[in-house]
Amino acid sequence: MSTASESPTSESQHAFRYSGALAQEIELRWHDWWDANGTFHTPNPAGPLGDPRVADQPKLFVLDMFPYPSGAGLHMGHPLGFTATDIYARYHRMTGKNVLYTMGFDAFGLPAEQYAVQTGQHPAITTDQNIANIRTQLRRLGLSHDPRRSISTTDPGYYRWTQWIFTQIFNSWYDTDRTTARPISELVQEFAAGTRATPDGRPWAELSASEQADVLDDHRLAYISEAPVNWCPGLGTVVANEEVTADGRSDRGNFPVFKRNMRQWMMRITAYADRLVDDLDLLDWTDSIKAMQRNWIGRSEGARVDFGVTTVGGAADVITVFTTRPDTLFGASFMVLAPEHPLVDALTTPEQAATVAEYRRQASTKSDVARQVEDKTKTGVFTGSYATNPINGEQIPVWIADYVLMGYGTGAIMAVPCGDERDFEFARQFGLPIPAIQQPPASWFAEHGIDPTLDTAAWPQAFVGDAPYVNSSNESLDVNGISDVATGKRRTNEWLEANGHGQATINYKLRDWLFSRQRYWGEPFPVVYDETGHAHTLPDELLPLELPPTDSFSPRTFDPDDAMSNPESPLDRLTDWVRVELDLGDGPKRYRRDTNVMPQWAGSCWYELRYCDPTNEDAFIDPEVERYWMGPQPDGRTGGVDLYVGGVEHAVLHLLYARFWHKVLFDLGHVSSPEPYHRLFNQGYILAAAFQDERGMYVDAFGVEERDGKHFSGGEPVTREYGKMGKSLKNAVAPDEVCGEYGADTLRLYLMSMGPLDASRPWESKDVVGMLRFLQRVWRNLVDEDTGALRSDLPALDDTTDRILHRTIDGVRSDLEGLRFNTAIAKLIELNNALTKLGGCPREIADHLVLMVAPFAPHLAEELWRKLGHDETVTYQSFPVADPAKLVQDTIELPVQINGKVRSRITVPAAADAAAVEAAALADEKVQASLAGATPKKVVVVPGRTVSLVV
RNA sequence: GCCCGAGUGGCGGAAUGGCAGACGCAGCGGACUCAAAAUCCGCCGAUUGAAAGAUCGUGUGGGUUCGAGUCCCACCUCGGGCACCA
Repeated sequence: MSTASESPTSESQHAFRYSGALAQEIELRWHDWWDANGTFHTPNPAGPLGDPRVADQPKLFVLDMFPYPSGAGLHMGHPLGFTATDIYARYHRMTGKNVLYTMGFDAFGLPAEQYAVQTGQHPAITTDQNIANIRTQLRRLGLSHDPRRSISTTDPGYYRWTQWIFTQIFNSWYDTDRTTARPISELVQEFAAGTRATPDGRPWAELSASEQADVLDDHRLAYISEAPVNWCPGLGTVVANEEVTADGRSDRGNFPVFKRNMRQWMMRITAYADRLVDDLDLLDWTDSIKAMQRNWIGRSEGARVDFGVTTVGGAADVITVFTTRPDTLFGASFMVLAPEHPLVDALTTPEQAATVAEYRRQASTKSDVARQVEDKTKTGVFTGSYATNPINGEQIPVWIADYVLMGYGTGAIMAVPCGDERDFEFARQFGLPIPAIQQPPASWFAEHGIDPTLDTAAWPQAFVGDAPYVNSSNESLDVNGISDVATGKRRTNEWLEANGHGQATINYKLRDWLFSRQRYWGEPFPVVYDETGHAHTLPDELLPLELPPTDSFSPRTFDPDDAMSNPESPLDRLTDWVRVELDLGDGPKRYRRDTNVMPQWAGSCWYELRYCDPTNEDAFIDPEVERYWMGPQPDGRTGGVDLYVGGVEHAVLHLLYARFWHKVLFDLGHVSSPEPYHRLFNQGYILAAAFQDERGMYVDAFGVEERDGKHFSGGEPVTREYGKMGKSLKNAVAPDEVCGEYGADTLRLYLMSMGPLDASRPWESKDVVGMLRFLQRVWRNLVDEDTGALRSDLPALDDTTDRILHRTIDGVRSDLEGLRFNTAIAKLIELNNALTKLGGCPREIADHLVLMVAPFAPHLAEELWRKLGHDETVTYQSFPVADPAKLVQDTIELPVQINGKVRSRITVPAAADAAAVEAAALADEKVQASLAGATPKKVVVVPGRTVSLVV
């Protein structure tokens, strides 16, 4: 009779071999135990989850980016980040930290609503189902979340506070003098007291109630504006700048987006532009993420300059431009306005009217993107009018061209063709003058193969950089000869301000945040409008304003290309809900509700705060709890989450919005740290091989065969590429499948061992078994595979093994501190391989081994911990500490280099001084042979490292 | 075009300026077995050599250094972000 063959994953002849099946059995058992014992409940310093014992315990807040509960469940990218944070959290529990670690769901948003529209099932139902499903999957991974702190943004108990924060933002204004947000009531006081002038100078009391409301609305951090917004007919809603891709489409759904003037809610994030840039310096984030945020905010320092013009009607007016190069004002030889600039009509002469009208018509039919992408050949037309260059009085022509964008700066530029490549091209295209105002260095001319000249007709392109100014003086300003741009700018700015022609200023690419969506599945705005159309926020006692139930939750969507369609929010249809009678302090009156909902980003702007105090019904967070988990730290860190792990795709969306909200809450005194996320770590993507057939269609990656390095699917040749694992590339491996075959502990180990956390890495199913084998060996080194009991034949501890143990403890600790999980695992494997060679794990160090494995493979560790005779969970055991005495070696082997090549190795006492090491090296046989009698000219001894001889 | 980041065996990857390739996968050899699987032991960059060894080797070309995968300069390739931003 033949015996069944055995693979590492399958059941074996050994009843207690650590197979996938046994792992599974162990893991499910421990999930129940952890739940039943509340193992991961984390106490607060106060409140319902409070426990006075935590007061003197150091805290650690570990956070994963808020997952969206997709109907497809978890993909492999989730366990990658989640395992990393779980290991970190578990490790730090073992170092005595009080660790806050949980997970909730960012459950509002378009996908749930789109799914609901397809199926006709209310999004609340599908959302709840999806969350339940994902909770099951998370549990399967053995993540040590405090389940009491899990929240969903769609829970009225949560969005009650999202709405409350909105009212805080609405009822605030930004004081640019104090650079802080303040309650709007203080602005009213300043206006009323006359310490702050009203916009038109009239005393505050003389303004009508409606005029007062208008003034306040102009200051609020959340405000309604009629402005160009991104209208996406295919989604039936407007979207934020950050949600529009580089090719002008919605990042959700990939529909065309059009610029339209619409009345929408905005958040005055631009007020915080400076602080959002400057405070990046406080954060432990990667340079690349910081660079992306700086780039998006796009701070540029320059000046506003006024150019006088006379309109066709004869009136005097000014064109204000923004420039980063005020120093080049002497070289401004024409001006260019955006086609939409409000002064274009007034400046267009009758002769040019038809040309200008035609150009503007063409420009208006092109989207922003088409204007930028189509081709870079400059187009434009002359208005017929001239402006006066304030610095030299010259009359310069005013053109319009679509390379000038209305959305940036003032929508008008001064063109300095000799110093700006775009202006240079435009001038060449239309034969406009290019006066030289800098003397480029000889090297610049040499580079372009021409002789030095100030005749720009010979120049192939504009010169940008530091070089002495020429032709740059008037009666009261002379920058000629100055050769650095910084000084030139400073001098010119001083002149502009002294003569009233402009002033130094800072401009940003960042726009205010478009905050309303014409959808159903989001937080309703806690806002009503009175009969004059002014907005009022609902008082606290009327929160939450719950999303009204309806079967008609689908927004009206349009032909994706129908730019002129208009949004219709689903809430508009609920007239009984929209019309409401309320007493807001001045007697019952009729009001109209706001029918927009907030964007999905709202709920994720503050969720980490709610994790701290999830059950608080009196406040969004208790101040004492907030200070404990989020406050500034004794070591000087400014506070916030201690470790935040997630994908890089949120670099300018969530991370910018959340920082903004947090700063408003900070300014208003609701939180104690200026930043929400102190240390940010961006995980890489899980990639996987994907295969395309000859038509370019993706084929199921799991049906592909490899023969002689070529790949075939159903006999047909296919081409291989690597891409982000997912449904669209037909190459997704579900975490559940891997747990089922190998167990969660093996999956966790594999994900962590693939490489550094921040690198993207290709998934290789065949490699997973390596980590099962490792765990299997750990098990076998302690457990009798036939009885399941602790082995009775464990070897005695020897000195060598003891030293390896302590070296491993030391290395694993420092690797975990640095999030180097891959090398930590390698060190554990080395230790375990040494134990295997020894014939098992000596009982004296078994506890150490199990405790070190615990953060990585917690289920296996719990099981072994029991077998070692302990009753408690491993969770709060102390992580082993290396004995420094066992880290030092008695003797060490050093390489000896001769002229940079390793020629020999010598063994010397670890404590040997340089002279002794040198003597030992020179005495070495091979060294002597290599030297062949020569005397080294130089000897470099690096203690503990190397000996280097130079002959 | 501009700004980040990365290029190391067949593959994933490791290496405070100091012995390149830890650890895992794959492969090769051996032990055990009637046999296979599993397990355990060993080998595993290239060229050369019977072997000891020698020479070369971290995208390319220069440089700094006693010594460079690591630092500097230039370039090439790939990935990410921004892109007529005045």
